[in-house]
Amino acid sequence: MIKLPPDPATLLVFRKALEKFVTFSEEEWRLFVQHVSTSSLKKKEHFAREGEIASYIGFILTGSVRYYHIKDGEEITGYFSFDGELVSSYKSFLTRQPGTGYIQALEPATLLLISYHDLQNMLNHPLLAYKMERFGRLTAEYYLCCYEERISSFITQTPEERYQDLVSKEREILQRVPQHYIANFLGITPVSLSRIRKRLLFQPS
Amino acid sequence: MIKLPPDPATLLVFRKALEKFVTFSEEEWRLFVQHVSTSSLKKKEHFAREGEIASYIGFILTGSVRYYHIKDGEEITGYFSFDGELVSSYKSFLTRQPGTGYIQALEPATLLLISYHDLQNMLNHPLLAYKMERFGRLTAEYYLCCYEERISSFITQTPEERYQDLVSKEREILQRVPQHYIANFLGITPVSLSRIRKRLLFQPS
DNA sequence: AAAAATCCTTATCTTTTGTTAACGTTTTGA
DNA sequence: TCAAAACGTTAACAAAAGATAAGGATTTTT
Repeated sequence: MIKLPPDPATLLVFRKALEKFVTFSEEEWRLFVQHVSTSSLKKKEHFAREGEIASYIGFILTGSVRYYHIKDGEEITGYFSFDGELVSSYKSFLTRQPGTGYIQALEPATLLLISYHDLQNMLNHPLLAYKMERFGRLTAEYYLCCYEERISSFITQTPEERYQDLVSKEREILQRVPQHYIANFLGITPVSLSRIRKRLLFQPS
Repeated sequence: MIKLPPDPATLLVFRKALEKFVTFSEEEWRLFVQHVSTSSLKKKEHFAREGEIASYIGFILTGSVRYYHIKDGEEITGYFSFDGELVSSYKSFLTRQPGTGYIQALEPATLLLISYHDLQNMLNHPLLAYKMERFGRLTAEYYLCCYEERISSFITQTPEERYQDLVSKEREILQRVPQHYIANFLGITPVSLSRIRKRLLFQPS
């Protein structure tokens, strides 16, 4: 993982994306970008590993990553993130405890990074503190809502229904992610997903 | 649901509990408590209903609540919260969209409430804004970590393993919550949970 | 370009879970 | 206090998912 200062074009993309949460003034943005660096990941390169404390939160400019755990020697994929989204071993990053899972590039990826210490510095900087707290709040609330939906789906839906939702609402995941990872993501085995797909071919709801 | 101004003793409990997230100065607390009211729920009384926009976030002083959805006419329990925890249809509260589930008192409950509009007022109040943004950020981050663990458990563990975790780590839930709700919470049917319990009786790991 | 690894499907068999229903027990509410 | 409702267990059967292995297609690596 290489770290470089970002160029103006990529920073503009980042600024646009963050407007989903907060809008920075020119002055604030000038201070903010001093803490941003770029990085890239080759396919299968790791962004986070079990046992490590996450030092960075990333913004995916291009490419994608997958989150996975290892259980009984087997990789189990829990999630994916694509360009335009944030990536981090959040719990580890936030609590400063060793992470319990891995994050790996699914496709070659370019990232913008902010380190934990830089983020703390911004949260303590008189001219940035308020806006950064707000940014942090809205970001966490946004992902909280996503997680809430995800948990609901595990409790109220069958694996087959979860797959159908994926087909109708998140086709991009299906197109960019190998099927055995999607199976884990749905909470089932690849073999079981293959059977569900076959069933749906002959009774497409 | 009745709303009353809170008495000093309960406010002190609240203040202690919130110190997990932020510490208010005397001045800040004085302003803060002006926006807090009390309420109580009889057993089975609803705090939130499907289709309603959540107007309040609550802090549970005593008692407990359960979160549930209705699917095909059946109640499916997704979560519980106990005294000392926050309660809200978060997504609805945060996004101002109709909620998709119900929240009901599992035991008779007393709550402290903050309305959405009062919270917005505090977020806009010059002397409170910063502290409230911080409070919101840390709260959301805290629950984000909880949700992350919960999702992991659905992907990496069998229902039986999830039940064993509950036995070893969250015995309080087992003691205060009827078993058929716990079954839903684990993502299985009550019959299946009964079978798992029987299995574990004869092979207690 | 050849060899190796990965991926998806399919088949078989086992295990688990879901479904429905019945039964006593406990709790609730009139 | 008494009837009704709710609760946990168990049984029997059906449906679904897990485990394992094999085969062919695709991709990756060397």
